[in-house]
Amino acid sequence: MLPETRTAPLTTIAELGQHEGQAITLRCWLYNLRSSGKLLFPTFRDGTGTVQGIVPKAAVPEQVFETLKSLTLESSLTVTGRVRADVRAPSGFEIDVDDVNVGQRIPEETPYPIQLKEAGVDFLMEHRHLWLRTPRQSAILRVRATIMRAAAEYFDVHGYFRTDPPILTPNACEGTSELFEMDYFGDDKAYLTQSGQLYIEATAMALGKVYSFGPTFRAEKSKTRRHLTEFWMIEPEVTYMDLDGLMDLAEAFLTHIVSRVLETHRGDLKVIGKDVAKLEAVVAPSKFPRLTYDEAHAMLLDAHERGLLPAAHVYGDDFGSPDETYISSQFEKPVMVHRYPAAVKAFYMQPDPLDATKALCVDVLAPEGYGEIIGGSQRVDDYELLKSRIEEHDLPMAAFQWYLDLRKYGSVPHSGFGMGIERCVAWICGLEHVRETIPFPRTLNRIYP
RNA sequence: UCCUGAGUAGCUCAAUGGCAGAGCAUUCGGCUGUUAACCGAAGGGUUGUAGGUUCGAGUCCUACCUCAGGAGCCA
Repeated sequence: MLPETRTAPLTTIAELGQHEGQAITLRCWLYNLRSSGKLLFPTFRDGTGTVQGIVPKAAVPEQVFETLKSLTLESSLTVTGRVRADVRAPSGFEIDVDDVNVGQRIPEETPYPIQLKEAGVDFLMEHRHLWLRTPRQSAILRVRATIMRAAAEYFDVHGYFRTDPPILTPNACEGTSELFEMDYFGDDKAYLTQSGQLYIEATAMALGKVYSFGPTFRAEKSKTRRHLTEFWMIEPEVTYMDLDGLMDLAEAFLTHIVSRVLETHRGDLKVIGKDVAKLEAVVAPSKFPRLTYDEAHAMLLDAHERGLLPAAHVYGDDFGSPDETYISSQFEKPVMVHRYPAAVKAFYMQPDPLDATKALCVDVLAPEGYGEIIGGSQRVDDYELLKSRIEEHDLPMAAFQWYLDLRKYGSVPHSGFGMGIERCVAWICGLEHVRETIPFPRTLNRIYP
């Protein structure tokens, strides 16, 4: 079945350091090929990294040299050779190639479309299925995988039960966002979920501490570097937790994720071009800054007076993107802004007992202008208040009967938040655009490939 | 939905209203330490689409299409 006849132990490029001086086998692709007369410098990639091989014409059989010399980029092959440390190599190691076995050779007539040189966004997105193979994109996906694992891991080890809400829903969860609508057996409409929050409030009442982790859909025609129409969200929901407890949770949660990334992805972060010091500052032993909405508002007014913001923030309004960018740029750590005016927030948020015009909510703004990565709140737990909120927001009461039931039968204070995975990945990796944070991004103008 | 910008070779981009060009990629040749290698040569075009102005349009005008950046909204 497999084409090669192995003569040396199989390993990966990431683990070459454990095989210095030894003969090894790599299953890989030809990433690049340079030559200097009777010397070939093929670069191999295998999904864990890249490494350069050296092939002197005099050191290998004629057939091996000629095969590699005329091999096309991204052709698949198996390489046997010896690992040698070399200061000239970016990764510290090179392969003295002994033999190669080509799996599939790409014909010259249909060369691999993605070049090592620069390419435009449209072209790369059109070839996303191949773009993923480049070192930078591969590194991002590896970091994403760790972020997702660390996020779930945090809740798993702290006694949370994963309870996944439905993806097909009968109505808008929050009554605000544009939803993707679909026919549901003729008589009914179904909508793709924009949040599992309302459902996990129910599972929290059953299990205490729960979380959900899955895809989320927004049909808003947002066209910015921060938006996808399909993205992944992880949402904890906890009974008997107030807003302060929720902020503590968000802080511990984010610190865990960043710590895990720093543990195992320093090489990837270097490939991506992220300044690791900025992540180390996040996990340094001090608290995340916490600002009330009023304090953040004052900060924005001051910035406007000093000419740092073009528009003066209007008290009572939500913060715009430039506002969030400014606030977050003032801190090295994620900043938590809490107690927004209730009027600009969702109907289910508990009013602040000290000021009923404010909601017990928190937005966590990532550093470096990445904007809101977490939004959460303490939920309304009083039946009558929630009912009147639903009426005030012109939401269909019938659709929310089950949600009201949660306040009818043994209601307790509870809180939760949602974190968008892609914005978190964009922040941790230092990316310009969330479209690079997910294997196949869905955006306003793109659903291919 | 609104504002702004861009569509020219497979890719990245040039081209006063006057012969359609370069680099990379591909092919051929050269080079024993290259790092997006380099040097020489060849092939490669319905200039997004449809109209219009002009002796002449890649270039000017109109409409449309596609994409990008931003706003609003959001994670």
